[in-house]
Amino acid sequence: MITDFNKETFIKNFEHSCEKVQKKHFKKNEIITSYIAKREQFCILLSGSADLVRYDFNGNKTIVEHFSSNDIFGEVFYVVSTNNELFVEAKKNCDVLFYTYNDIKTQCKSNCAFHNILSEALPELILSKVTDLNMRLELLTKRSIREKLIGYFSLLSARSFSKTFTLPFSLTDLADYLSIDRSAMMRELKLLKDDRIIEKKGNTITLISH
Amino acid sequence: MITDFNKETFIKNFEHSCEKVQKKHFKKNEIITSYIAKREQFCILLSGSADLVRYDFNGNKTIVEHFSSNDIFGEVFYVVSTNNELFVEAKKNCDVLFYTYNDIKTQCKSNCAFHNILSEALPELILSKVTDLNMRLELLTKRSIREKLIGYFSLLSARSFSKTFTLPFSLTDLADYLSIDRSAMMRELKLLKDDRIIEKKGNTITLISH
DNA sequence: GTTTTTCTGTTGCAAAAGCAACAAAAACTT
DNA sequence: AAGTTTTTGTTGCTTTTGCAACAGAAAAAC
Repeated sequence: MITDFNKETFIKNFEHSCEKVQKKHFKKNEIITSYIAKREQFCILLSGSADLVRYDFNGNKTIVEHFSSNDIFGEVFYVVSTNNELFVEAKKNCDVLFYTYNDIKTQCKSNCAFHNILSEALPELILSKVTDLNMRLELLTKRSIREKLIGYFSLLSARSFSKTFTLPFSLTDLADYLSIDRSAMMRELKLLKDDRIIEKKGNTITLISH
Repeated sequence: MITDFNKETFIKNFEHSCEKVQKKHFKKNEIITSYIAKREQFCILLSGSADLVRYDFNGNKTIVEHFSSNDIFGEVFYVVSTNNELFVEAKKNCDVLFYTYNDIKTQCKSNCAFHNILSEALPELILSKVTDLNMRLELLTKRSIREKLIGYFSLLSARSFSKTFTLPFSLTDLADYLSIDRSAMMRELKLLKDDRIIEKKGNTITLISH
């Protein structure tokens, strides 16, 4: 990656350095924000976890993105062409920082450190979002449930530097994330176990190498 | 969109204003570049059309992105986590400008107009890429071939401000773009015609409103 | 202008995935 | 600690999708 910018350090140090920033708390299942073009909202999740979700007219839910601590989100990153509204739902209790995109571009009057650094880091932040999107895209272009599962598990395995890892959400949500039917996914998980490609204890998966 | 930056005008005016920029010509079916992390390549397609493609180990081809005049691409926008290499293939004869990402960030010595404007416009350029990716994601999360087709056709219809439009590539390529089997797609296209949801003459489609 | 290649259109059959429904387990509530 | 809700696991059946194969049309190459 091109970035030498450290999100965690930055957020901790500068979180309170600008008066334009708003910090809000959300309880589980509350809606943090919805994506509407022109709101130009830019958010950082300080703690908790949240999902960006969309419901189509058939009632199918899609988890577009899953956020955990220090992830950034906002409609700035998702200029919408769609009819279906997008929501960010708190999965656990969350603390969230809110800005608007214009604040970032035009700096604030006080010319604070927060805005200076953030505006400089913005291209990298957005690029890291592009990377995530591309990984997601790669999963979704896979042709079978089996390939999607293995692809996603490989990703989690690589990220955690371990053959064993825990899913960041429930199996029900995993199906919505991979855009597949839950029961069909459960069936495939069983086949993957039978074929000794994975081991599974609850939401903890181990990829078996051959 | 946030951008008041006009790609076309910019490219035409400043294309020759920096000596670091390289312009190359490619014939149909030639490989323009491959995506390898750390190359930090940044390209602008001046003329022609090209596809970003990936082949998985089963031989399935995926058209990850389709580029036409003035589109930008490069591995900067696709930081790879994958085993499968990605190629940009010329579909027609192409003219392409090449830079590296660092050149853009750090400016060139001569401090030319090209680099000044490009580095300033970079966040917008990247954001427009994010928008494209999100639209693609929305198509791929659709659960059936029919929904994918209708979704894609609606998009093309909106873009061309018309119920009638021509596909930017062949039906064979469309299947690879939507990650579906070609013959199954052809069958569904026929059903869409039978149900009077679309009309189709070759690669020209009309969405019928009800 | 003829040959070669690619693309379109179609079909029967096989495999995969979705749907619906339910019971058991686990996780939250109060 | 009991009751409620959510999640997991499973299955029979139906629908959708993929695969393979081929013929005709169109486009590209020579």
